[in-house]
Formats: sequence, structure tokens, C-alpha cells
Amino acid sequence: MKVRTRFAPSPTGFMHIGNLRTAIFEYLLAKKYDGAFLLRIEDTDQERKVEGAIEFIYRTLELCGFIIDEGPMNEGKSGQYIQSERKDIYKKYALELVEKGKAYYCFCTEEELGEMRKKCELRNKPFMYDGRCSKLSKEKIKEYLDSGKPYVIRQKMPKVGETIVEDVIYGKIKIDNSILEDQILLKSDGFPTYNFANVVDDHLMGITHVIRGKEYLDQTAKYNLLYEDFGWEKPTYIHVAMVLGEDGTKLSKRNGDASFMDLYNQGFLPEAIVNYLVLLGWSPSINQEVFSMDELIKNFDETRISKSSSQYDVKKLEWFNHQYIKNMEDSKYLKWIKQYFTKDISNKNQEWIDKLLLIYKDHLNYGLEINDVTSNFFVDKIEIDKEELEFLESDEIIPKVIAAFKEEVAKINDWNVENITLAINNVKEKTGAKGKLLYMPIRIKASGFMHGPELADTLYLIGKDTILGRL
RNA sequence: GGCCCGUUGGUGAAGCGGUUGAACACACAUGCCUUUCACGCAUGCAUUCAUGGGUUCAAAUCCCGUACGGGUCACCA
Repeated sequence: MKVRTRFAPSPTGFMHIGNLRTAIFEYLLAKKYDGAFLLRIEDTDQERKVEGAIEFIYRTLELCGFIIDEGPMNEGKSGQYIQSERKDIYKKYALELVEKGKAYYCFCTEEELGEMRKKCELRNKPFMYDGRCSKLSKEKIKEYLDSGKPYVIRQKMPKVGETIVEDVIYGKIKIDNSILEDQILLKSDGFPTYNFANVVDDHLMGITHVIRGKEYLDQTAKYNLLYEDFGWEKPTYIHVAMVLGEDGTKLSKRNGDASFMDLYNQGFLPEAIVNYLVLLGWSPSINQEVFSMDELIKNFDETRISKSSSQYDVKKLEWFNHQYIKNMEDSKYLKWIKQYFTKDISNKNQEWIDKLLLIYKDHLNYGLEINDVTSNFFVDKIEIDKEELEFLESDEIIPKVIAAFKEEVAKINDWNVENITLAINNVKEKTGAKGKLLYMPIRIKASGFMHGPELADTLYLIGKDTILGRL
């Protein structure tokens, strides 16, 4: 049977890196077996829907280099891929279960349920629906239905025994049936619950492997029961542990934890993000870290996904990004970095800009960094910070170096890198300063920074007049 | 609270009972290179695998208990 996986986000307009990582696993698994990767939008909660979220999801997946074989914008044989458009389907299947005696109408109102909950709380017992509506007579049900009383459809759970969940990562898990509530399948607004829609759609869409967060592990018992009630074949389950934020706690929008778009907007390359994320909670059998998409597909092995959660670490992401930036073609790099370059360049020529951007290519961790790192190329006055000042005052030869350099620069007629190098050499001859004492004063006074690319290149781009002014 | 899952360094992790003196990578530190910093390169960084017991000639690796962490118990997904 052909492998089919699916990414099934709800359209909230936000995708944190944990979600993305699940999508990556799903994609790689499908492609590794030459199968199909589908996108399904789970918007059964009408209140949480966000406008434009579907386009956003498409854009994200496309940026990451995923090919969506079937989805809302390229529908395949499974019909619609947005759950709100499949409303009738769920009802049909829910009714089928009622017919089979595996589910029942429940007419209990929110208030009644609230009552029951309260009673349980008073006795310090966890609330669980007692299934009273399953005992309703046929006549009563008909009467309620005819009168238009709102209802939900609940799944009838076994009260005894246990249900086994089989998972690729966690093995066999036993769940005691007595803790399973008669869960709602169809809500009173006619929409299915997540759990129900998920099972129906996964079956109808021929999903063979379900990869999802570990938080669904316990719930899988309910899923299995549903599959059994329908007489459908269960998919292979692969539950993956969570991705934690940098502080070791759960990722959340609130904490400003990284979403894919945040990272992208900061100038992290999608390839680098994907590469980094795939190694969070998964490791290849070979000793390699930087992978192209094709290599990932080839090497992906779902059995090597780890059981424990892992912590997000920007530093390592930055390292990956740095690798990818360094390896870019110059022309591609220039095009890319200009998206993040926000300095006022109206009075600079294109060649100068390109040179400037290029000397920083091997130094960047992410795109937006280009602005900080080149800031002193765009100001008249540079600020010398404490550390730099301390250095400048650390040796009496330093003022002499600066003075000598000023003289040398003034003498240069043809402003180019060779002559600048020569000037530096002359300063060395004159003052006897060398190494750090020679270079650092010049770098600090001229560029305002202690670090940076090749000094002569940097000076060349700063320009003769500006340097003279700063000295 | 019941149930389920997890625990190798600051981080990602390899390891699947003996050839592991616990790979590799990030971070960090030091050194080399470049007459500077950075880039790059090299070296160092867990006497120990949460903890206590057990099985075994041999355990990070198997078993049990304890601690800690997380998840889950909705007309949310």
C-alpha cells in the first residue's frame, strides 16, 4: 500500500516550530516511501478561524520546500480538504454509528452538564458524563428530535477491559477503558469534534501513517475504538515528543517563542530551519548534520525519533543558518540579504553596496544582523563604547598610531585596498607598533567596532573622507 | 488526584549487555593562523549516564522501587 501522510493544522495563522517539525517528519516519511503528503485544514472550531490562514500555511510549507500532493488548493481524489466543507460527511458517519448502536443521541444541555460537573466537584470526584442519554427510549428520542431539541452525538465507550495503543516510538500502551468518557462526536452546531473528524478523514483520505504530538498518545485509545466500531483499518501511529522553548518550558505564542515566520523575518533560511528542526528529536544513523532535502528524505528513519522532548536552542539554529549563508552563491546571497538590509542607501552606489554586503557574507548568523554589523558605515559619528575606550587607553603608543595613520591616509591619492594596506604598513614602520596595537586602534577609530571583516576591505568601504573625519 | 510517558554534559544527541577510557555537533575555554578582532583550524570540556536496589562474570544499556519533569482527563484542536 502506498504511504500517505498528512499535515493537519488548524488555521490559526500561527505556526510554531513544533508544528513545523511535525510537518517535516510527515513530509519526509511520505517522500521516503515515495508516497503522498497531504494538507488538511482542521477548522471545525468556527470561533478560532483566522482569515488568510490557509494561504499562510501554504506559503510556509512552500518556503520549506515541501511539495503538497493534495490539499485545499490542489484537491485530489478525496474531495475537500477543509473540514468545514465536509460537514455533511461527518454527520453521515456519526449516524452510521448510532445505527450500529456504537453511539447515541445526547440531549443534555450545557446547564445540565454543568450541574453534574458541580456535583462531582463537591464529592471531589473527576467529572465524567454518566451516559444517561444512552438509556433514552426510542420514542423519547424521536419526540426530542421532532421537537427540534438540540443534541450531540456521543460515542459509547466500553466500561471494562483495556484498549491497547500501538505506537512506533512508544511501543504498546495499555489504557483502562473505565477512564474513557462517552466522547462527543458531533457537536450541537453540527460540526464534528476534532477527534471524530480526524478519524473519519484519515480513513477517507487513506492516511497510512499518523504523526502527531505525544499529547495525543492517551487519546489514541478512543481513536482505536472508533476505528473498530467502524470496522476500519487503523493507521500506524507515530507520536513525537514535544519541542520545548529555550527556557525548557512549553512553546507558546505568549512567550514570544519562535514561530516559523518570526525566524524567517529575522533572516533565517527555510533550509536551515528545516535542517535544524529535523534534528530536534530525531537523529540519523550516519554521523552527519547538514542535510539537503534529498538527503533528508533518503536518511529519514521514523524509528529513530526520540521518546523524550527536546529544547529549542537558537545558537545551534544560528550555526546552521551561518553554514547555509556561507555556502550560498554570491549573486543569490546578494538578492537574499537585500531583503533584510534596511539602511538608507539612496546616496550610495550599487557596487559599493554589493561589496559591503559581500564582505559580511561569512560573518552573518541571520539576515537582520547585517544592519547592526554595518551600522557604522551609515553614520557620521561613531560611538566608542567602554570596552573600546579601555583598549584605546591601554597603551601610550596608541595615540601615535592613530596620528600616524591619519597622516598616511591623507597622503593616499588613489583610494584602494592595496594603498590602504601600504598605509598601515607605513604606520608600523613609523611607530614601531605591530599586531593588535597596530590594527585595533585603527579599527576602532575608523569603524567603531572591535570585530569585523578584513581591515583594509573595511576601511576601503568606509571611505577616505569619513575616516579622516573620525580620526 | 487518576491514568500515560519520559530522565545520558549548558544544548542537540550517539549508544540497544562486553572492543565506550560515554561518539559527534552547538555553546564555552584555550591555542594556532591572518602583522588585529572576526572567519577558519586545533585542543580541552560527563571519573559518569536522575536515584536506590536487583539480575549478570559483565549494565548507560535488562527488571523493580523512589524522585523529578511532562502529558492527559472539554460541545479546543
